[in-house]
Amino acid sequence: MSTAQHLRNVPIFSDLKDSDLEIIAEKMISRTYEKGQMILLEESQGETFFIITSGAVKVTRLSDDGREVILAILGESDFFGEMSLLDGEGRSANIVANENAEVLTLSRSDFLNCLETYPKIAISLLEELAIRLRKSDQHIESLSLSDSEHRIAITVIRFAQELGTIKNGEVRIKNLPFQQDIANMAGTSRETVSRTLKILEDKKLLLKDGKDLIIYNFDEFRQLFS
Amino acid sequence: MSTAQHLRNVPIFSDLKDSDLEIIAEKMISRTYEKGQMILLEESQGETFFIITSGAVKVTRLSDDGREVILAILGESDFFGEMSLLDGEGRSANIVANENAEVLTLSRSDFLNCLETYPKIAISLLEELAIRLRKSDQHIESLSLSDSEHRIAITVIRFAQELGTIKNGEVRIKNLPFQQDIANMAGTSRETVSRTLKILEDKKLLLKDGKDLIIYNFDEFRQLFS
DNA sequence: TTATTTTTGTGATAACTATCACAAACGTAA
DNA sequence: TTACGTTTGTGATAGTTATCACAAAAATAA
Repeated sequence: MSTAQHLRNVPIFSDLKDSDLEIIAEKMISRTYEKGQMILLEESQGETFFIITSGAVKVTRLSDDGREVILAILGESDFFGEMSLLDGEGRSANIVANENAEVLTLSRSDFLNCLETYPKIAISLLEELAIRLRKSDQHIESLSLSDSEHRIAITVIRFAQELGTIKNGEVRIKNLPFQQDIANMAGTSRETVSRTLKILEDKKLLLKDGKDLIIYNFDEFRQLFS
Repeated sequence: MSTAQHLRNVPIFSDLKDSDLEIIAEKMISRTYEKGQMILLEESQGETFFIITSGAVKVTRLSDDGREVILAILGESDFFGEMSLLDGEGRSANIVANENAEVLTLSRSDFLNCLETYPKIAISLLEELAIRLRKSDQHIESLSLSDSEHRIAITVIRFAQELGTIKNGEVRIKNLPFQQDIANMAGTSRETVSRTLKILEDKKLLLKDGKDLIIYNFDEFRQLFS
């Protein structure tokens, strides 16, 4: 796929004309990262905007004692790096390639120019940030008042929405992340994730199939936990 | 103070010329709410943008069984209501007047017009949303990996930053919110807040002075807990 | 294949904190 | 002032979940 074609799939660019997409595409540089490789470090200055064209990355924060909190897992045609470009603060999170990943990058000045030149991008970006803020709020709510079973179930729902494929009411999450990653998103321990997934399986709400996870009735499941 | 003068204090409008401010000001309607009054309900459609000119409001989510999670407490010249205007989803949170409050409102169409007419507003708004997202991320981190003492301390730091006044290194939070509200932000119980504040007082880190709370050495305090 | 590393499953235990219950302190209105 | 409602302080208890410690299973490398 050409760079411009990749851009067409990214929500914030989807309103643009082909000719404009190509102008932007020319300014972008493609990079690849191997699984586990650090893409961005928390302390560094934010000078680049990234769009994922393949693979997946995780957005994390690290505590002093090395524990990791996963804020999100992003996949194809998601983007990141815009926050520190916008508010001028340093990075607020680390980005690590969760699988081999390919990204397109745009420099700070080109990104800001885009916003000025195409107000539609700014408005689309506002929409996207509003959606992310909404998700954050839900995440905060879930961490604040749910027990670990609910938090884990809600994390599974997030994965289903981002990585899952639906087939008549049944969602399959291909390549479910490791229990440790689920724990770091749900704010619980790896062992509790293991135990809880088994409980949910016993309750016939889901099924582990190798590296995949199947939710029999997604609507019911969602209603049960959110 | 005139409506336009209020707007000048709001970050997202501060770049505009006086003449533009007045055009916007004319479209705004002033409203007042009494302490405890509900300003916005979670289920309702979002059709209005609000700016606080005096008083304070709390942004909350309610669980089925009635427990409240406080996402933020907003004060003078903060704004809210933009999220559902932007992404078209329904309200994601309730807004309740935490003290008697006075607000300016702008209708959905006037707000969106503003964004189109003054791209600078859109960019300022992007900055503001980026800042909020950053705070949410910190909130999530704190809920995920801190014990209740840390979560409560971090909540106190948030209040200090939003409501506090500094005098040579010492921060005074006038009118500290109720323990129940602190608990609902920190994701813990009211009793634990009571006990923990006493522990922090015993450690000579802070002092309760009537309805105020004083942090002796804010830098040290912050370093200790974040 | 076998060996090695990574990931998962599961019991036992300890630590933390929510909850309940009630008294004390405080604020406010009559 | 008194009286009443609200907010705070504090003990006792129970429930949840983190942590530790391994074993089993799975994935990956040699």
